[in-house]
Amino acid sequence: METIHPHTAALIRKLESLAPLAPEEKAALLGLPLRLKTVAADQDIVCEGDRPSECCLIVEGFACRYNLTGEGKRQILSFHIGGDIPDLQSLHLRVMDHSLGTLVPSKLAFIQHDALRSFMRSHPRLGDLFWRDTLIDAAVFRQWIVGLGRREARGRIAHLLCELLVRLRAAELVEDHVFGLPVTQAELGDALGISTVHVNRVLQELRGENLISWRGETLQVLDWEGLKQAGEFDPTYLHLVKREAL
Amino acid sequence: METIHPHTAALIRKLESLAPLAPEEKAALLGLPLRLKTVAADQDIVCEGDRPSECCLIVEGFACRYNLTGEGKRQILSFHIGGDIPDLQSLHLRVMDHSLGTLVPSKLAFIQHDALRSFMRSHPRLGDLFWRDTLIDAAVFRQWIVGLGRREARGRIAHLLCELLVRLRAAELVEDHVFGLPVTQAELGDALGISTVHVNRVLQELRGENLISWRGETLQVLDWEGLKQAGEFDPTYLHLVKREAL
DNA sequence: CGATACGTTGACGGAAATCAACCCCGGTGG
DNA sequence: CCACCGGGGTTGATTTCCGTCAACGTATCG
Repeated sequence: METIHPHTAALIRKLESLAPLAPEEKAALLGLPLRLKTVAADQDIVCEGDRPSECCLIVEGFACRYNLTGEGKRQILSFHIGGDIPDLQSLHLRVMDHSLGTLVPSKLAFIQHDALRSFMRSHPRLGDLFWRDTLIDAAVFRQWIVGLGRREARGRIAHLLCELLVRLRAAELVEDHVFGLPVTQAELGDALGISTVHVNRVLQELRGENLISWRGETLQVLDWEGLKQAGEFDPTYLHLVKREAL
Repeated sequence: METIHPHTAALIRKLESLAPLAPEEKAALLGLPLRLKTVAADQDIVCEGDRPSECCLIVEGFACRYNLTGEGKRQILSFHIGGDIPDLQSLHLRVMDHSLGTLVPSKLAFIQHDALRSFMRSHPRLGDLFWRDTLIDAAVFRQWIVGLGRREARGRIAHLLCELLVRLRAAELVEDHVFGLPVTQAELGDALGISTVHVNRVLQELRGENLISWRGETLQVLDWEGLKQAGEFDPTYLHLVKREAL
């Protein structure tokens, strides 16, 4: 098993969207020991109740964190893309209080907690940056709460699409307001606390207003200003350094 | 202005609920330079858009974080009690993406970011513990999302009451399943995405089933098992070390 | 003693859940 | 080759949880 990989490229890009990186910091990141793995769609990476000893970096793909309730309903807590480390919190919280799974076939890279800890000791500035990343994670949760508590279906969907566009653009996965959204309407509903049927109706509404078009797995934002307005979207909470074209 | 205070007692108790502390660590915490302040009820401590240079430790009182939407609706994001540092995230996120305000007259203690940063450099284990605290914060957000997305009013209220009971017990503010809850029904509604009217009805339901009694600012949990069941409450997500009597 | 904040109650309406079809499409296998 | 199947999307009918409106009770306070 190799221990040095170029697969940290996505991670470096992600971290650079949060703060500028010095060349030696990027070099250090390239030295992180990774265990690579390719997984199919709809596979659990970590499960609620697990006590993982490593974190999962998404190199390529699409994943989500979720919780299951008593009646078998699923609540999706967040979506994750290349460069994200969705279970970074496991470094300091022994037990997983939710699960993490893929939505499409994905390339993952696992980093041992020990390796991460000693890495952050030798690079405290990057340690702080990882902390910052988990704090932004929490900020996204807060916005999600606002949506679930105070916005109706239309606003929730619009807001989520705005958020994904901005995050995917930071990951350089958006071309001309078009991006791949490999998510079913049922999954959208599980994320936004809306039934599949209603998700469908609202999407048709948004399409009818020419705010978006969504064919297959390709989503195009036709009216960025209109969509932002529909979702009351303000990207401040994502705390990105590059704020152009928001 | 004094620089050494015994007002860190609440903080120490809080941190001890997350991980055991060594005597020298407690001593170090007592040396944190604090700026004390007493504020009335319903006062903002920090506002959305601010760029604070200090964090706020709640010594005594009750506070909440909240967001206002376009139509002036308020979404409360979390409740905070003695020992909490609700805006710890401002250490690494320059701009506040939400506001923080008191619910009752409270004693606050402000700690300069610089002081906190240098403190954590000299006490890395405590630095990690602060990080852990913000991660638990995020875990609480996740549970709120599950509640807002997947539980109906009854379950949301029950879950919130369970959470408050457990957290207040960790802060040694619960005696015999009785605690002070200085929150109006309107505020409960703003926290749970429910209208005041409906909060009222559900509370009557819970009282009618003899799960709780709530007179004035005193809440008594009459049927702990029943309330936990009503809210599908599992305290794992709070990641407390003392897990007795949950 | 009004004023104000909070709690309570009833009537009505609406956003969205649920139930139940049905369509379309790609895969698979007899 | 085509029948069958399953997942995802679409649509309509019906139900329900909860919001809104509006009124009234109650307690605290200057």
